[in-house]
Amino acid sequence: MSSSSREAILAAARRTAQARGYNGLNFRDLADEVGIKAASIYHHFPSKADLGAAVARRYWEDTAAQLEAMLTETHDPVRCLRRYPEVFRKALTNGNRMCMCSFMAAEYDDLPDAVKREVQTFADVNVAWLSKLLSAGTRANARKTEQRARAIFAAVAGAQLMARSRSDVGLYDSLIEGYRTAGLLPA
Amino acid sequence: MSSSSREAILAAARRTAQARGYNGLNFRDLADEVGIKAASIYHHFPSKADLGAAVARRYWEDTAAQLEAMLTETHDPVRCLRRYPEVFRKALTNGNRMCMCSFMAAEYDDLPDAVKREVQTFADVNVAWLSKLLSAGTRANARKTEQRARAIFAAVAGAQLMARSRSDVGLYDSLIEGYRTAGLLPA
DNA sequence: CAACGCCTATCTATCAGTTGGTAGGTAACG
DNA sequence: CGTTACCTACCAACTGATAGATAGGCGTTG
Repeated sequence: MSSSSREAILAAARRTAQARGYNGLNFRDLADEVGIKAASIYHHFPSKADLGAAVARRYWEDTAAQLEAMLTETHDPVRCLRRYPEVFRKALTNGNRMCMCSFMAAEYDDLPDAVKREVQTFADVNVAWLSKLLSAGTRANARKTEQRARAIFAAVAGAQLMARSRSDVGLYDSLIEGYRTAGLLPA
Repeated sequence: MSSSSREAILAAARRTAQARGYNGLNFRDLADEVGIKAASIYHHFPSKADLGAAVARRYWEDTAAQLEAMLTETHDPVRCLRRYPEVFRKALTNGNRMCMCSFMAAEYDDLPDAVKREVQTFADVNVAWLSKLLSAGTRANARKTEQRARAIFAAVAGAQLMARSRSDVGLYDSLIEGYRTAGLLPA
């Protein structure tokens, strides 16, 4: 089939990148997982940088869709905001993985420019969604709202990172609860 | 001199690990930076895993000393707590680097066990210090105090990670300000 | 004192494994 | 015939690691 291999490569690369980052991606293991030969990947992606950028782009597109779905499903902005940490929780319960773009933020120095751009877009997407929710109903200072949105995004990413280093989803839940108690997230 | 090479290796490895992680460490570049040959590193460290563990251990030891120094310098617990983000800020102003143990938390799956242990100890050291400050004066629930300490640590690490991905210390400052506004950190 | 053995610190040379990437061929399909 | 999708075979660069040599310093012993 025309694009099933391409999609399979993207899916496998995503899984790997969420566990071992951009540097952890390699063509041989990727090809094995998909069931083709390493050289065949070049038929779908001209270079590792292009593959990385495509994977990161698809990642934020999927996340954006997921967030929008959550919004249509849970109309109340506050309830929706409360559910936000669920998105990052999933990666942990899926083999102690983490947000691909958090990993790549760490790998920043080694990232091709095209990948860097997608990683930043992931953050933008999250912050924009959070800002929308935070400003819903109240007409608060736009700058302050975005600051809050960014703080929530960064804090949740940090919680995921710490929980991963202990392979402990319970720690993640406790950290999120701590954010609620402190007032960063709605209780 | 007996240990000057060993110390130079540790220092260079630390700088690299804060920018490119454990996987970003390699014996040739490290040796070049120190001014010796790659094979000579094996005289001081039996393997890369041992080197990594030694670097991470030294890292949390230094951080612990730095935090203790801050405590004797700034007696007031609240003022001291307010200054905590300075520690993570330094890495960003030092060539857009980041906390070595945050990077290694991302690399968790690829880390030798000995390195994993040191990474976790780094978090323990930070949380213990924060807990001490948070409980000073008030006799609050110990569990709640530690939960708050962990939340602060994770949030600050997340802020550093996000700021790094934009090479923007100003963003870090803004995120910390956001944490203060939200009530996670003392204003 | 001098010869000797030994330790420390470093070197050269090399290895096997892995990496991203390339050249060029093959087979199916419309 | 041309396009798509894949293959085999290969390469240069880089990786952690090892073997074995060298040179200087230090203490012991004849």
